[in-house]
Amino acid sequence: MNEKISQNDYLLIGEIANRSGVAISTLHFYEKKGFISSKRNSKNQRIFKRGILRIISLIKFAQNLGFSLDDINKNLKSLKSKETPSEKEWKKLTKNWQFQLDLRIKEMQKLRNQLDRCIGCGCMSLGSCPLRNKNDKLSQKGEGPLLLKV
Amino acid sequence: MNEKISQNDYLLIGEIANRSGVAISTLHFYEKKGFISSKRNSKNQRIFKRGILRIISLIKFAQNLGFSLDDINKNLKSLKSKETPSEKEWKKLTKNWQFQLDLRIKEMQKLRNQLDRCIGCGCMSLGSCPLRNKNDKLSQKGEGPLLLKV
DNA sequence: ATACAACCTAAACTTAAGTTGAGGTCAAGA
DNA sequence: TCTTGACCTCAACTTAAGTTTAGGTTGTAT
Repeated sequence: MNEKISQNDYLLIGEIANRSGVAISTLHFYEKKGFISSKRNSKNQRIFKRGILRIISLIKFAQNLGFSLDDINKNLKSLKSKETPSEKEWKKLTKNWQFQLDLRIKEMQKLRNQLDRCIGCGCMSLGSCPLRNKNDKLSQKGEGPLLLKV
Repeated sequence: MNEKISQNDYLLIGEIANRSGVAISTLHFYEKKGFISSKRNSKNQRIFKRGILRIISLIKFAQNLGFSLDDINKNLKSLKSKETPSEKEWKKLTKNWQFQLDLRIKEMQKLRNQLDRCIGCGCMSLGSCPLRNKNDKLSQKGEGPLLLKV
């Protein structure tokens, strides 16, 4: 129905939603927050460049890694300035993600090991049990809470 | 000041807060939610059994592992029935935590590996990039969102 | 002519895990 | 006596990441 516009490098929001699997209301929300942007056609409908699909993919992937939208947006800004991320910037981004993931995996393994040492001890008494040791708290990493899908 | 009561196996909320590092308002909140319980003294002040400190430790530790309070509460119910968790129950709990942690670590490593394979490819095109593959999404694990401190 | 689909807006609602604020009691100390 | 500290209650507020609702437009199909 709106094939002409769609073929013409621009996509309506319904198509973006279908192709990306992200709800229209979410796209509205992302736009309001400045994570994505659009122009309007003569009917005041949002029209998106095809490249927006890659941006949405990036957002969803980084969310799966546990990054907050605000974190993601900071990373995204450098990418969005160019139409297509340069290989250099893409590498920077993925390297950063890897680093964050590695950190998180290490923290998890640390907890895992503590749990191992503590099994059966039934301790958890304040101050003495390593599980309660402040230095072992993930919260000490100072990066604020992240929403992780598990 | 309230030393007599405190020495007497019961602690006032301020002491619990100090010893556990958990804010009084949070303890109120936990009580309202049924995660912990208390009696009252003649001044209508909450008095907590000393063992509550272990419960709070458990809650905070499990939160660090990424469990939601509701999840934790389910696990806690079996422990709270007894005054002191039996070794058997404690083992069950820690084994469960280990299992969950192992799962999460595996998922993270999977993402990490995907990132490795994708570095420099600049793909992320829908359908083709493994990062976008539905089967690889953590969200497919169907355990709902968890709040992780990182 | 009228229904229907696809879009639009603005505002309110949702959940989790608390925090903040306003107002009140009680006992001890200066 | 008056203040101060430690406690109490209840309600409203906070943040993140959306979702839901209610009402409005436009274009096509029957």
